Amino acid sequence: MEEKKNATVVDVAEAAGVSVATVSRVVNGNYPVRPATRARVEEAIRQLHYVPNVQARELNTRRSSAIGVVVPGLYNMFFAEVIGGIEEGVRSAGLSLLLNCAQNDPMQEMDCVRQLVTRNIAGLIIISPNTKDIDENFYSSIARRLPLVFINGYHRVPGVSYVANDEAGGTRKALRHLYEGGHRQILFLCGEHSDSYTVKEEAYRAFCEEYELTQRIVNIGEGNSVETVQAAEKTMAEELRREAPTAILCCNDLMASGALRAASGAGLSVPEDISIVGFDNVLLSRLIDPPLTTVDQNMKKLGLAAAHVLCQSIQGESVQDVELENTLVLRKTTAPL
Amino acid sequence: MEEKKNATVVDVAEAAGVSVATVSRVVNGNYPVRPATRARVEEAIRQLHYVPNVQARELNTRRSSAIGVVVPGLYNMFFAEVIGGIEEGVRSAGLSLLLNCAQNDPMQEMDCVRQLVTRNIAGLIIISPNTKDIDENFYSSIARRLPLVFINGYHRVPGVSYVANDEAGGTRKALRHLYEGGHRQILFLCGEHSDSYTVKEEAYRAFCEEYELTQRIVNIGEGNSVETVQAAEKTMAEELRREAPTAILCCNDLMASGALRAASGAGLSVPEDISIVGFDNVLLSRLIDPPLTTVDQNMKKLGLAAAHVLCQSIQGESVQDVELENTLVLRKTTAPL
DNA sequence: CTGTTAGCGCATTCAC
DNA sequence: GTGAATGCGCTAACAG
Repeated sequence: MEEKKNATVVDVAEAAGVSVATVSRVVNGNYPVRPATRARVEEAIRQLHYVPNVQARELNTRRSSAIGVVVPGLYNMFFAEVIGGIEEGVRSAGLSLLLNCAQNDPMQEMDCVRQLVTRNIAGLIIISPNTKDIDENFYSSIARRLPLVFINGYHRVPGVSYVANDEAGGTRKALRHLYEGGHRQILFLCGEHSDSYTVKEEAYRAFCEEYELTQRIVNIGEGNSVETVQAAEKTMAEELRREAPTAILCCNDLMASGALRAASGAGLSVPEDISIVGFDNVLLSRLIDPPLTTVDQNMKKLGLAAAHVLCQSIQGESVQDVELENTLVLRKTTAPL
Repeated sequence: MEEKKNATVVDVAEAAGVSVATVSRVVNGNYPVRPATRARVEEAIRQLHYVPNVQARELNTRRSSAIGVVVPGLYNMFFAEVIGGIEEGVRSAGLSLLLNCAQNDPMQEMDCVRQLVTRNIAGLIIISPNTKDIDENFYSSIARRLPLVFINGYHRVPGVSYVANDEAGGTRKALRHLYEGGHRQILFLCGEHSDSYTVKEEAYRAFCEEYELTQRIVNIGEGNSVETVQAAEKTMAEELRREAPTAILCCNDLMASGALRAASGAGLSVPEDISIVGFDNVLLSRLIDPPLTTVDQNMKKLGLAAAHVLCQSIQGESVQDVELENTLVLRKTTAPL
């Protein structure tokens, strides 16, 4: 690999017969420059394939044009779709996106954040932060350094902005739908290491108490990995053998897909024998058979909103938290008893 | 937001009563420092919450610790899974990952690359580059500036490293499987704007000529978007109405999923009336009904390999292209005639 | 082992 | 409008 040293402002200045200051001015277009000289500089830039050095510029201006995004993993399309929204919003604002995957591990989540902060990013978005398993002060100290946005995060941390779905509300909608269909034995299927599960679980408990239903909560462990569907299927197969409920509410569509398979495996037909509701409304939910009744989580909107809030916050503007409504998407996995 | 000016080496040096050089040395651990002074410096770092400024360091060393990844989009899990592999490989090497989505658009693909190059990245990975629609010289001029790796790219560009599946081989395996099952009317379902489709199409044409089969190629347009499944379903519905083949080979699992739905919609049962083969082996392919026979594309391996090749290349080591074998995963959507 | 110093490439005063 | 000079925070010689 040949060491083609990149051209600098100095080279351009020499080639154009002007000073470095002038080059800087035409590059940034923030000060008046005589058209003739501007043309000369632009020509020199083209000749030399000059590309401004971001590190130097950012060192000088003490700004950064990159933001960080930390995500538990990419095996659940939920995250991919949210990232898609963030990327779109952020790139159109001229910022770049540094992506880190925490592999569903709170410790790695912290590592990712630290690595990102070291990179001197302008702001940070955490998708489904695992604040339960992370030291209280960790995120608040981060938020003191730079704008921080949580997507679907529930543990309130001072200085952090929140962009979220009303997941508790979504949970209630799903439960009410089942309840109105006559279901009284509703199993709640969740995973570990995500505040989202906790929020939904609390909504489930509250609903059960209000309507005097027996609570039955099953945890499959990791809820966003490659093995999630299998794990959900295996766990639910055992549960169904023990005693089948009339309905299952799942914390995401991956789990729901597993539950669906477990039901088929147990000889139960969906929705005749048992109803199943998912959460997220990822592409998958439309494609499995029967298509899944699920709670839509506005992934794209979530990403765009988070990008918007972060950009505002970076520009020093005051921002407001945003809460989107979850809507129940009725498909073919639920029916009245 | 309060302007807490970050501590610098100078601050740390003062606090610890040493020189900036010493601070730099304990931070980087590349020169011997007396334990006692090291302790003092580390204490000062902790007190001041000192975090080294990456821009300054990279400006000075003329290195960069970020790499870029350009991907057509995130709606096809293929890309998400490849990115997962890259992220893992790259982060363990201490590098950060800048992600850009080209929205399945060659022009945006070029824009993304330009934006990334401006950021002075250490290297660049392009997943499924759209070299057909991009100026010949574009990528070769990029490759002159920095290490460039194509994942599943087929247009040879000097200076670029290649990490790819043998997709032509995979296509042949799939076709042979169908042929041996007695299929003679095999429809080829592809999309546009991806060299991957072209490679597979050529393999299909060659196979058909060799075995004297009638060629039937259907293009659904965009093959990696949210609407891909629908588009495939719609297009195939029309095709099936016209004349049903005995088998369909699809360029990815999304299309295959759409084809499957079209078949059901047309009253054809799979695999009894018609066989369908996908490509990629994304999670989805296992979850739809019936589970899809497909060609595995080693997404995780692909990502890890690309990260490895890029890291080597960045360190100035010579690298070799890698080609992984596609394997046919037999599930329930194919059967002998 | 440790301190002093000279840039890295650029934006920005301040003169002219 | 334009040029000269300064410093952003850090690393890497070079001296001691």
